Amino acid sequence: MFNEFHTTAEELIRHSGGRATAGRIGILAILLAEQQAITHREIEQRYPEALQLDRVTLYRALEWLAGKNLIHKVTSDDRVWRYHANRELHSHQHAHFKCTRCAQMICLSDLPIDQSWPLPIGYRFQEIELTVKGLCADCC
Amino acid sequence: MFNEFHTTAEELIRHSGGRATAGRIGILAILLAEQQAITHREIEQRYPEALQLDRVTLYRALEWLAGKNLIHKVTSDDRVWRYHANRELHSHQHAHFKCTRCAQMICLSDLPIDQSWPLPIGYRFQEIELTVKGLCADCC
DNA sequence: AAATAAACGCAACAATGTTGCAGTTATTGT
DNA sequence: ACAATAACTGCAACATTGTTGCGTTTATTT
Ligand SMILES: [Mn+2]
Ligand SMILES: [Mn+2]
Ligand SMILES: [Zn+2]
Ligand SMILES: [Zn+2]
Repeated sequence: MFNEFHTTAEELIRHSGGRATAGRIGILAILLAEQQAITHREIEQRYPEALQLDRVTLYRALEWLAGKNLIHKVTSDDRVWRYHANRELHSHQHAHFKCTRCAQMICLSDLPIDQSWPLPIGYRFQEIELTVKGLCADCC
Repeated sequence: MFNEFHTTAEELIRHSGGRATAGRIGILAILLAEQQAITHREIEQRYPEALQLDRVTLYRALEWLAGKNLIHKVTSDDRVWRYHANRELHSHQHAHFKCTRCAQMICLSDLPIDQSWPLPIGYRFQEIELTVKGLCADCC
């Protein structure tokens, strides 16, 4: 469980000025190793049983990592947050794809969408949230 | 509580080939009277206390109405479904706006977005879900 | 090694939605 | 108008996801 991702994770966390605890490092390492956005539950399953990690601690660590911009969380129609490591390659604003069959969720390319979406008078734009739904390659 | 919306609601329900129960009619009337998409809780509050309506029945009625395409439900980052009557004027695919301060949610115009979003090889497009976030006129 | 703020683990709670089942009711046919 | 019946309802119990309070532990600094 001590691979390249662990090392990177620890570096990133220390660089963010927070305590480098086993939980945070392990969690971020899991997210760095994953290409999809995964749920709290899925992170729990990937986390080695030997080292135990309370679910509340996991929730709090994810919140902390998101606050430090090391990960981002994605909303979904199944009422479950999914988390994904922030990579250089995708900007803050990007679309996501969700498979309607297996629920896998991946990040798509940056949003080529005009930031000034036509809103009613008096409304102020902040951000766009876009999810494309369909079938993934496995489920097609 | 017997206004124009009630009459319309009952007609729509009968036309859909389901039982015209007090609950369904009342619920649809509430949604027809509303311009925003509102939550289960908000519908409950608007429903006259005198006529009582169980929360489970409300959930089931909403599911039924959505299945009959008389209303649509919208996902949100607060893990709460919001419901809105289907009007002729907006197509099946349209964007929504959600105020990040008061959580009000309105329907925006039809999606001028290319239905063929660039997906990885082997992926199949089904639909797009787009929410613009910002401040509504009241909260600006 | 000691001091200390930060993080953790546990238990209890909250919010939203679902399921099973017995009882009720809207509709249909007579 | 009345009876038959499938559709609908109400209740209780449950499931899932996430949050809060608080006493204990730990990573970091001195
Ligand atoms: Mn992403
Ligand atoms: Mn809408
Ligand atoms: Zn899939
Ligand atoms: Zn607002």
